[in-house]
Amino acid sequence: MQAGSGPCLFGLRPHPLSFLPLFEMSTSPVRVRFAPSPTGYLHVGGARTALFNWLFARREGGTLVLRVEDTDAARNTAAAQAAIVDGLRWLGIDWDEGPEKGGPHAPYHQSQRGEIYERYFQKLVDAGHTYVEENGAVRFRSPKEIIILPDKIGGDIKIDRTEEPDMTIRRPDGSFIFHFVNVVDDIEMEITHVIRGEDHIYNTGKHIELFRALGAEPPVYAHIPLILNADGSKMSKRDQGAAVGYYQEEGYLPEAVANYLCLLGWSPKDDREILTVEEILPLFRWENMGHSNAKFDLEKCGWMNAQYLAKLDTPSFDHLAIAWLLRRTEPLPGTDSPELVGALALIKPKIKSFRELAEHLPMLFLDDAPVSEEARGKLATQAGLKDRLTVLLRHLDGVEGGTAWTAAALQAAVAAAAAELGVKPGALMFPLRVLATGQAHGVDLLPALEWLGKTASMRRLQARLDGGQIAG
RNA sequence: GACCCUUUCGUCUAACGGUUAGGACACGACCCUUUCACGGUUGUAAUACGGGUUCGAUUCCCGUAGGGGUCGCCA
Repeated sequence: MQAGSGPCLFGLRPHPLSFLPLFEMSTSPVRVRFAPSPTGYLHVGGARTALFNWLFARREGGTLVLRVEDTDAARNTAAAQAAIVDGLRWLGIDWDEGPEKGGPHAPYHQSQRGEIYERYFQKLVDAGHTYVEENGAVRFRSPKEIIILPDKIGGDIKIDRTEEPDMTIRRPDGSFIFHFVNVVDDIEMEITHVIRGEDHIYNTGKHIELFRALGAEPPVYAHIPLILNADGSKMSKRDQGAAVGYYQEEGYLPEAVANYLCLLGWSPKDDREILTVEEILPLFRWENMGHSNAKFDLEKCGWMNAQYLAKLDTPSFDHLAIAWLLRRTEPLPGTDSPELVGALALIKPKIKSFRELAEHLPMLFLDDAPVSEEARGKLATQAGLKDRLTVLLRHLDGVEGGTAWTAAALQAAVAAAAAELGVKPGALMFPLRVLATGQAHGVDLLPALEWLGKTASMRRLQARLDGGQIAG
């Protein structure tokens, strides 16, 4: 292809899409893998690693393998594996070979690949690369060399193995160690590129020794910088947002989370931030990868989600919102109301994630939701408020019910009340909001009252006014 | 501690060796608005420090400091 430099001579230019490897979708030599160990939840760092592998595989028309590294029988759980698979799927990551999918290199659980490891282990033993400890553990005799790792992201990285002790590759109980099985599987599964976290750089020295001892060419490596907590420490399960499950539960859109994750350690090199995977794909190149760790900013991730939510069309939003509501073990008010869709239309432009439905629905559907501290506090200083609100309610009550009860009519009533009281209409709106919802923040107020209808609105407004919950 | 990687606004990041160092989140102000928001405009805010190389350094080199990673019979 033209490598995108310089203007093209139109007559000589190939078709704009001619560089796409359409016909070699399945014959691309590129094979990458994501290899989680099912000992816990799917970490955002792991999710990003998976995403980058996926992006690279798709961009190259290659193959993504999902391999479950479950050699530590004591720590593996089925629940963890389910959570990881579920999280990947949720993010839109699909694999070509692996669990639930099969493939030419099955099985894809290391716990089921014992025979293969045994075979490779024997090769190592026969070639004299190993020795046995007194307790039965087997170690690999390191050549003790300085290894230069040609990393796609970090450049040439020096790894001094001359002083390192020999690594154990097999425990006394016969089970194999991570380094060994990882390398054997990468050989067996014909992995061409290893894209993983920077925390593996030193392991790579060990791995390269193993590849060489087994007579195999090491893959191309790309070590990506890590994702850190807001305070600069390693993200742990205690940190909010560290697990992909958090975003599923909070009602984030996977596209938004994936987009945000891509921006940690990768950049389109221009000012764009909201990018679909289709837009990211052609720009996913090593030159566009960052070299330093990134701190995770949940606030910005939330902002991005709000952007995606806002772009959703109404049917999609309703569908997803309702799905989220139905997943809850504790139903929210209005969940099975026929008025729900109307409420969702009011709420849609206001929320960052579906989780916030839990704040909006009660104030829309409950007549007696308690008045919040904040709302009460903001009204406390307003003398004579109750009298003014009485006047306001009188005007509102003057509006016809039924189809005449519209936001526009209500606005006129508020204006009339304001005129009578000699105040600006705006001055009445906040107290009215508190009367209607008990909250200081929320959806567009007058449309909300229209949605509620006259009977319910007046009942609620009058009750809160009489209840004396606001402005004593 | 040793070794490796890394360092641009608080955070994520952009800038063929020549820019008033740009964008986004967050924060402040103003505008819009009947309220809460959205949005628009705008403001505060960065090249870690010290040496080189160069006419010229955020950019290349060295050192120092900070940060992160690794140093398992975990993965």
